[in-house]
Amino acid sequence: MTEPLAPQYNPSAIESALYAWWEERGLFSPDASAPSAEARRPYVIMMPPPNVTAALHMGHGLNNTVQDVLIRFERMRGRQALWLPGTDHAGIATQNVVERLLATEGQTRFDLGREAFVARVWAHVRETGTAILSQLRALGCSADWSRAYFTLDEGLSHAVREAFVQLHDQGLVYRGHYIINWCPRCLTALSNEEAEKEEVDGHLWHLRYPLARGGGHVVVATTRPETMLGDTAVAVHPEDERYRSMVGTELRLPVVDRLIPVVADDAVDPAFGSGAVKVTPAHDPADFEIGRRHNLASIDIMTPDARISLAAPERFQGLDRYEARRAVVAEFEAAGLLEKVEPHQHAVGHCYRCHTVVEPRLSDQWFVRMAPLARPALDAYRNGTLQFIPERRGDDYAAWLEGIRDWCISRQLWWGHRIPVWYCQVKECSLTTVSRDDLAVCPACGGEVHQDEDVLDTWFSSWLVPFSSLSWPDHTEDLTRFYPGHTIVSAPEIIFFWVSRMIMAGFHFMNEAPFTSIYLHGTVRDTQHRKMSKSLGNGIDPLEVVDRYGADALRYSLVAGMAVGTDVILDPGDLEASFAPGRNFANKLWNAGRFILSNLDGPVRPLAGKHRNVVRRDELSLADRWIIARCDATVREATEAYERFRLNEAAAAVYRFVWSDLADWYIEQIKPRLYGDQPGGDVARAVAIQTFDVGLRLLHPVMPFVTEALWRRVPGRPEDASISVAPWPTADERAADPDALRDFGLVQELIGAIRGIRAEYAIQPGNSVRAVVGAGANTAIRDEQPTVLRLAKVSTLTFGEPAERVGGHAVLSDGTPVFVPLGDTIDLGRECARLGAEVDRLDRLVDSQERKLGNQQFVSRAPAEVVERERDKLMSWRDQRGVLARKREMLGCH
RNA sequence: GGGCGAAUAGCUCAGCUGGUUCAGAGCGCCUGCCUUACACGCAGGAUGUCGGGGGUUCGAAUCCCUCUUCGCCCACCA
Repeated sequence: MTEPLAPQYNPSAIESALYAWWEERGLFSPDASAPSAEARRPYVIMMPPPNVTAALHMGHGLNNTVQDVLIRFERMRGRQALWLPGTDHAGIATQNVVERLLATEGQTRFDLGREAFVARVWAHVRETGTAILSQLRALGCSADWSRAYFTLDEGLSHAVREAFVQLHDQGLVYRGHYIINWCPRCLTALSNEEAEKEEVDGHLWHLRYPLARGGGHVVVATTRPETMLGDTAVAVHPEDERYRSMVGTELRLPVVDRLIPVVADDAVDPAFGSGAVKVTPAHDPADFEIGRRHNLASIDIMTPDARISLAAPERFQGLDRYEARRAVVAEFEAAGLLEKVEPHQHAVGHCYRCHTVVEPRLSDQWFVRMAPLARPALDAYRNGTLQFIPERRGDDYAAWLEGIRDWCISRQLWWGHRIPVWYCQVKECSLTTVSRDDLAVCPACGGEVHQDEDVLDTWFSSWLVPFSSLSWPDHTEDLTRFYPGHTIVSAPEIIFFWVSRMIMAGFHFMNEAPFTSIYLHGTVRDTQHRKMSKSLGNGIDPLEVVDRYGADALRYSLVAGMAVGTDVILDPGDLEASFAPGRNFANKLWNAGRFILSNLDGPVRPLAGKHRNVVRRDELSLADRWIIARCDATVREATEAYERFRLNEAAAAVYRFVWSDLADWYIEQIKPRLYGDQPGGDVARAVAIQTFDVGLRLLHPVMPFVTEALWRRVPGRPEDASISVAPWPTADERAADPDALRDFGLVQELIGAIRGIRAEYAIQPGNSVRAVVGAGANTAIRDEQPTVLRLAKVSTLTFGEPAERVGGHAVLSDGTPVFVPLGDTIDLGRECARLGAEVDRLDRLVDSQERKLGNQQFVSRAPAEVVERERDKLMSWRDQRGVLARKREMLGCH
């Protein structure tokens, strides 16, 4: 730790070593049995488990950065902090990945058979399974890898079975014959949430169905003409006069030549189309209900891969659904039964994994009855137990719960948790057994049993994670200590898949919500506001960014570019533009630290506490007091911002403090003291290192690596101390120092005024000027002369009336005149114009201010405090204007 | 069809409870500087009808209405 620090911060040289050191020390693995002194419960975040085949993308980067900032913040605040990571077996997604791999070998999963295929998937995920967790380490994520789980682990499988059996015993899991969303490519059922509705431009075909007794027809409209092959009725509204006489009669279904009844049903909207609806119970959920009410037959005209089945006329059999659509329409047209075709926009479900258009399909599936589970989850929201950030997301949550439908949990896949249900193969017995343990024989008759072929929806294991990852149903110390957690960090599109369901499972199985704060961040998009995605090729690889700019730069850029609930826009074509600010800031910290550390000599005097060598208040210069006050204000601002999940504001507050205040002003101003030109070097060192230390700690949640690297080098630190468990800075009433803020502000103004004049008249940087300020100048300016001399490149600063008149003039906000003599070199016209513009600006301010204060309404209605402030402003502007106007007269400007 | 959000500098965005950051930050741009922490830097500078229109108010980027344009979520009118 004593090697000299390079002038340029090189993240890749230190990040991985620091991370390894953190992990070795177990800093992120809280001990469930350790006595916890603090009254508050531990702070727990469940990491959204990435898919086992996933590679880190920017969405993970954002999601996990937010979580890491929060967990590091709370850890430093002294709470036991557990961030529990895991990976998800991701049923469909993973099965698809491996199927694609097989396809490159010219094979399908059916060639391998179930057992060999599952073995193949296991082999694959054993390779890819923890890759993403290592990638998260590169981001600096302080998760507890020792507790990492996989949703197909033995423990979690145990929990899944327990949950299934309990729900079944409570009558909340049932098997039923219903219309579900079916993906004809993945060959499985999907839940409603997994069928993504998308607006598509389609058509509305108006078809004529002739009356069976002859003499006319009924027109029905459909967006899927091919389904007419399975029609078993036409429905009309019972009150619809147009069709009243027809109800109970029969129509001759064209193409298939079948007689179907006209039925009356309330579900029909008489105002839409012709007011008559074709009814296909096997292929439409609404039609299915109508069919049930009227005892209609269901004719399944499609195979699992969405081809026309044997139930349809032979000439259609085997046709793809879209080919069949064309063929059906063609026959209607040929028969003169196609009334018209209209363009029609409607929402069509797409498989969320392969984007194939889903087909409503009638089949036997397992469902969870959701209404009873939703009730406590909804109550918790209404009574304020759950806090959504941003708040409006709570409305989405509540609306979804209010309209909740039963959850189809069976999937016709091979990769996942097999449904724990066994069917007795003995005809006379045929017992169905739901069991926690594998069944060898029928418990009733001892006959052969066969396990349900299907697996469970991936999300059925995910929704248990807040307690299954802590060994539930076993009552371990982990479960007792770390359930419930506090915050979940997710993307809005995951609310229904995961967040709401975890809350429901939490209430149902644990009697308590698994977390109370729900932080929903935005989406990472490119500059055209398109979601970053592999298919669009507009993604940014977070690891490449880490490689080039460091994890801290990546994290800072993500955090700084994101207000609560807004998207993060990054430019894939210009990484520099997106990540340079973070890189630059890391480098700034590095160099500020380098400077401060290299100037320390000997022990640092403490700023507070009962020490013999404590820095006394009367030893502090104005600048010392000022930076201490700014530091204190920053502690308040940043802490509050973190608490309110306003991470961008926390980052901005520390950025301002470190860069603008500490580096640009304080460090520059104490240089003479450090170099021995001025007394008080020991105080300056003490103030610099201790305020810098506070800055490092405030920033550590966002930029863990560079802050750790610097913090560890502060002399007197124990070898094994880590900033990640250093105490969070506390604000101190006594440090708030409004006088220092005001007075040093004037010094800054003075320096700015002189610099402005120097720049205006192109004074060579090497040349010093003289400066004269009004005799009545704030005493702070006298006291801080060395600062002014140095930072404004002034050789002498005098007080009183200047002997000369020609030069640059300015005025401070308290009315103090400033004069920089520039001799004959100055262009008088230029100075007159410069001052004139300034006087004009003040004129306008004074004018509007006078109008405001002349307004009786304002004076009487606005709070006295506000009026007082406005009066002060007016006086100050008048003073400034007066001073400058006199200068103009003196110079003979017109 | 219902609900929600956004529009502020060339770009990406802050601006919370109307008046103490009130018109801001970073990037980019212009000028001058390799000043012994940092050129990934320092100093100075330019750039805005706060999307349009109405309203409430003593006072509006901020609250209300409306229009326009984008975006998101939900939805069994076939």
